[in-house]
Amino acid sequence: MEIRHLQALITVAEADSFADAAELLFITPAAVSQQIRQLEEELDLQLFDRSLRPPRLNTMGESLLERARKLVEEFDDFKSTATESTIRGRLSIGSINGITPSLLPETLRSLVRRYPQVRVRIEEGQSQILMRRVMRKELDAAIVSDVTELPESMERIPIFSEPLVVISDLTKNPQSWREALEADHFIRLNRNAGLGIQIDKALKQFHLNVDEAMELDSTDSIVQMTLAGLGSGIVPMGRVSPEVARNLRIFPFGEPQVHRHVVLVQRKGTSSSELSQLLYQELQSQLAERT
Amino acid sequence: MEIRHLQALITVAEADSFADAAELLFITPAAVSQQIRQLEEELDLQLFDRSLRPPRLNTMGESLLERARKLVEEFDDFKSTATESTIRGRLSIGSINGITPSLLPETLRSLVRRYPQVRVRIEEGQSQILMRRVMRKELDAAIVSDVTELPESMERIPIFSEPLVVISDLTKNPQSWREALEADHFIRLNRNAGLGIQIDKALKQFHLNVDEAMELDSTDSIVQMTLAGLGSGIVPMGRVSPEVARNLRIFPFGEPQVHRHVVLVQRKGTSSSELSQLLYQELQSQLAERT
DNA sequence: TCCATAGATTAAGTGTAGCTTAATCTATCC
DNA sequence: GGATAGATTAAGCTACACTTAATCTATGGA
Repeated sequence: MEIRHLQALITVAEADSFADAAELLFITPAAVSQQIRQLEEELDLQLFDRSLRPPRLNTMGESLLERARKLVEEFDDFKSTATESTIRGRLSIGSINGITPSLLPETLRSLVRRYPQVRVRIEEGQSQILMRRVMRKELDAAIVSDVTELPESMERIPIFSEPLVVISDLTKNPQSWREALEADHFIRLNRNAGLGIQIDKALKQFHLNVDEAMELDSTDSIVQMTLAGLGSGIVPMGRVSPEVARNLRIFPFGEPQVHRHVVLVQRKGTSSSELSQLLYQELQSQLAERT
Repeated sequence: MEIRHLQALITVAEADSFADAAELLFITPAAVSQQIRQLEEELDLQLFDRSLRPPRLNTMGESLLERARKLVEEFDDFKSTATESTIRGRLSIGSINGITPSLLPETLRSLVRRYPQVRVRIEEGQSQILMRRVMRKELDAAIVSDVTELPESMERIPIFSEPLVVISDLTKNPQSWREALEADHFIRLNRNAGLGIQIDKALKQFHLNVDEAMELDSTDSIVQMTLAGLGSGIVPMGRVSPEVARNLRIFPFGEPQVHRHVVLVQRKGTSSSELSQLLYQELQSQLAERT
């Protein structure tokens, strides 16, 4: 049994359902169910009345809930105060693979130059996992792609949006984005990357029949594969440099064109929210410079 | 970061060294080092003065230690009181694979018959892992094989000992246990099972040169393999039934003969120690009946 | 009363975290 | 100035947390 189990209990209690709690925690309902079961097994007592369909906390559960809340709160306190007592201003941020090298280095450099007492740690990963870590207070904020629905307790600040494009190599000669996608093999982005999910949805929405030939982890590799003539793909416009663009056929993806939205996500009322505010400003001025 | 990390911190502080803490926690020094490093990384502060050889807690570490202690204590409280508030008398015990089916069913049956309010949960596994779980208060006690050195905070109660024997099949005709082992392939027990380690040590001590042909997880499978003529092995006497014994050559292992000791292990001053006391008594009377 | 649906559970599969092993490094002690 | 004990690091492996997919079970509507 670990803190995570108590957090699950608390979240389920607040969400009034396993499914909703799962969404809040950025895991699947099955995972929540398992965590609660483990908790019940280790304590050897029923916490929920399973005869009701969204299982409801029973008396035992209610009474434990209070104590669990207190414990988790103290635990969180421990983490935050331990950190803040030393270095004033410390920021752990997550960032999805791909945009880190293009966006963050300059931003952080100027942030640190302007506020030398601020220390930053970056962690890369996939949107969903980063979100989970923000929720668990393991990160202060995360730069993620296109979170469809955000729990009440979190907020999102848009950073930038870029259009998605269909790319295919010069040997083919499609007349439209549809044809480019349907007439060739399709090179798709990993289906558990945020952007990969978004593209999936869009494809369904447009009723496209694609022949999935490959599944890759990064947009850059998709560009490379397309260049090599192995199929067509969908990537954010920004990922295609001008030189590369000359060797590809490029169509806007979707009608109207689909965009990926890169946002900064954080918990509401984070104690370090002033800091992520600074980060956000820095990001903005950084982006302004580029255009 | 989870409770486990704070437990590591506390243990290191108490043991005054990573290595000793590792022993107390039943994990390797490397694992302790990693846990502490993770803690330091997540909090982003140094907790130890690494310029000293057994690294010593620095001021920061000292001050956190207090809070960590409090937190872990409350966490443990949560577990134990949550449990005890409902069913008076609950016992979670671990038991090494192999002896569970032979020893526990009868014992627990009569224990429960005598004290119907007592509830028992059994968990199987390897000695080392069970020990770890006892240490982490995830189990009240464990029936394990031959723990060489036990930390100060735990105690051991012998249950029974049985001699180890060398077995080989009837087609061979060795004149001694040495010959039985050295002239044939050797079928060894998994090297991370408690008994496997003990046998290893004994082999070294006797300067035996064996030709390890197989590594198996259970003593029963070793007996089966030997019957099939695939090599010789070392098993506890009790694992060889009379019928099977007729089809094997059996020698006492070692001079003097090596014994495996099965013991009940628990933390000192466990609140449920009265319960494991009951269990122990039951085990004893059970064993008495058998002889 | 029965079916349809939403939501929880379970079993099986997968990936990653956490541990181990082995090699390397570094204080302390003789 | 080695030699040793103990910590760290890297690589490998195992166990576990989470996912996926299938199943089960309350509730709400016809």
